[in-house]
Amino acid sequence: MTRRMPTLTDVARHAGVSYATADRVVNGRGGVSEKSALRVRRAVEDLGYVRNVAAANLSQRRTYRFAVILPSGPNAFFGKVRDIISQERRRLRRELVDLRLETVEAFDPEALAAHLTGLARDGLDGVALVGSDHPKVCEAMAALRRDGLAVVTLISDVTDSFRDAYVGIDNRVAGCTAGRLIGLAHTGRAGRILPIVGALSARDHADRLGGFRETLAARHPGLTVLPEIEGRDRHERVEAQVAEILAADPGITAIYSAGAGNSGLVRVLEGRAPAERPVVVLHELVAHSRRALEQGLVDVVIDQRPAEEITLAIAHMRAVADRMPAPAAGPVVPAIYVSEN
Amino acid sequence: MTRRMPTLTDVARHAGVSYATADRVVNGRGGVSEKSALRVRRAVEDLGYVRNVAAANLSQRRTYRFAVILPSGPNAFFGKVRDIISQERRRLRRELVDLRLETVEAFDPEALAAHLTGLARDGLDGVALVGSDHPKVCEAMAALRRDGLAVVTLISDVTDSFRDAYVGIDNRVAGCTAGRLIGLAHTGRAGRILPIVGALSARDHADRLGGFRETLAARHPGLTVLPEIEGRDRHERVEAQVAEILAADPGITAIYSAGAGNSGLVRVLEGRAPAERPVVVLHELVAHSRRALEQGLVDVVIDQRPAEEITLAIAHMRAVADRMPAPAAGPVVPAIYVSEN
DNA sequence: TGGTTAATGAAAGACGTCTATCATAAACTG
DNA sequence: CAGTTTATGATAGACGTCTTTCATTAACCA
Repeated sequence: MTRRMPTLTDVARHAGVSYATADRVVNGRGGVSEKSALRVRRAVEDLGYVRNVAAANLSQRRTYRFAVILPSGPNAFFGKVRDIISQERRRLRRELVDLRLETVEAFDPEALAAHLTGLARDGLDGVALVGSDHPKVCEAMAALRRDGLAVVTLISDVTDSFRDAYVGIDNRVAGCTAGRLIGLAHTGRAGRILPIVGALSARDHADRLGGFRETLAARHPGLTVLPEIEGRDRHERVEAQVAEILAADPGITAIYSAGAGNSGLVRVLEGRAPAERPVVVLHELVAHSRRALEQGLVDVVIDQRPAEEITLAIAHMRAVADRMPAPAAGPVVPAIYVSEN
Repeated sequence: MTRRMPTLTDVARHAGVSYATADRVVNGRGGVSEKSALRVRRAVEDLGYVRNVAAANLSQRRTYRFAVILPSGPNAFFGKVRDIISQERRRLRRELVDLRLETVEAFDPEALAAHLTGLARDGLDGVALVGSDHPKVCEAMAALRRDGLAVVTLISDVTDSFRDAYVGIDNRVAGCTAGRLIGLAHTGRAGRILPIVGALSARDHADRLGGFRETLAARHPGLTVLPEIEGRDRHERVEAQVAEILAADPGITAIYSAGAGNSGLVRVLEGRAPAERPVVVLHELVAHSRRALEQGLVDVVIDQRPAEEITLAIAHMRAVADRMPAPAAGPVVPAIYVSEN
């Protein structure tokens, strides 16, 4: 019934070589004639051999050493990610995963690149970082991969060829979703919509805004989308700009915030009567956005579920370290929260 | 730096007993004096010993044998689940998981109970099934657990004490979310809303409808929620009833379908002009609901992501089989799809 | 032909757990 | 006190992989 999985000994026998030779081939140790190597590879194919990672790890008492690099600063979302990581540490340790958390200045690709280059490589197996399309960062990532490290982009992606996997939501689609929800809230009426981003130079923000605009233009031609605000993810800056624009343009019926710094936005909303509050959609469920949701200041929160992202990022780095195919799971699907969580 | 995890040998030494005795204690083989057992348990505590599951499985060449029991019939959602399972089979095998798929008549708790009781117990380690609160089913589940099997409810839950874990969305909250979205679509206008379920006797459907009604009553008092239709998840039945009601009551502005059989609903909608189509929210992304979404016949689909549920169910059954704490992940968060996926 | 190099085989020990067996010691029974 | 339980210790082998060492054989060059 449950037939035994083939072992490397089976492969060796089937190829007509010794265990040692088969081992040399599958672990690329060299010193094997092309003829033997070929026979071993064919035997692997024929038997459908996959190495038993558990046994391999056991034999070497292996531990996986991964680093996660996050932007520093008071950003509530990344604070939450940091919390998640420190909570997971224990559980991870018994799965042989040793996770290191490091930080670099936010919105500073040069610093990130420098950090990557200077990474203590002491036995590190993989790195997860918030992607940036800056050429220096890409080059640093490529260098890491050449050294055999797994490189996973988190939350914001880069060009495919520089990383092993991207773990995060499809930001364009998330923007589209926000657009549709705001469109839905305007069923049978017109409106003026204000978009907010942190910085258009951040790919995730730009993608969201792009999807948002596109959807509204295509499916809700009756709605006007105003030029976006760049809030640099700073709440005081967001607050000031939103307050100003809302005062100047009382006809605004909806706000979509694709970036962070939303506590500033919430403060502006707090000052307004419930009836004349615009429909608000924003990203990331953190302490203050959850409160705003419960108080009815905000209508929808699109959350990218950082806990799952961390888990997935680790799974990907592990797959690379194990020389195994990537885990099946596709892109992360964001959760949509309304006041009932 | 990365200090070694304590092994059972360490525990034995720390407790001042032999390896054999320590092993007898942690694996409950009996024949150990209470005094020694106590010392071993204390040593386990002190050192924070957790057995190395990989090594244990290796030593026994263990494979996990699980069964998933699904309702039979043409229901598109469960068809999708079946597809997912057969696709995952290969990947699972190399993780030592042998998954068996079985079916029983839908909406027939007696048949389910009988099936559970008659399950070939040959080395089965766990069972996942769509929960039912029927007393006979509960009794059968309890019997399985007494025999040491892991029992996981899928999609629809039962009373806590009869299962090891529930894997699925919080159906009440999903209903609330549907309510909020439909509420959002009525910003600034009144409306009449038609709810559809498969059967109120199915706990998941009842929960969804409850959350839905509650949210609309609490937060959108201006909207009228009509009495629900019971469609028994049969598309021809849903089609007939919806067509009839829509003809009799042209003032219906929204439909929430908490159950299956939605291809019937879609057929009714196809016959209507886009402008006078009600707002539609329904559950489960399958071939026909995806098409309806793309064609603009439906506004929102709430999907419980069956692929992730299967993965999680397996993780839970495995944790029980391994005598390990349950995986961290909380309840499954549904994905909300609009026409852009 | 002797000497070097390259390719291969054989085998042992480690990783941590489980199972099994056998020997010893201690605690009971009558 | 002999005889039986009961508790404990010691140890060996298996699981599949990795690493390492040593011996053997074949192929090459000068």
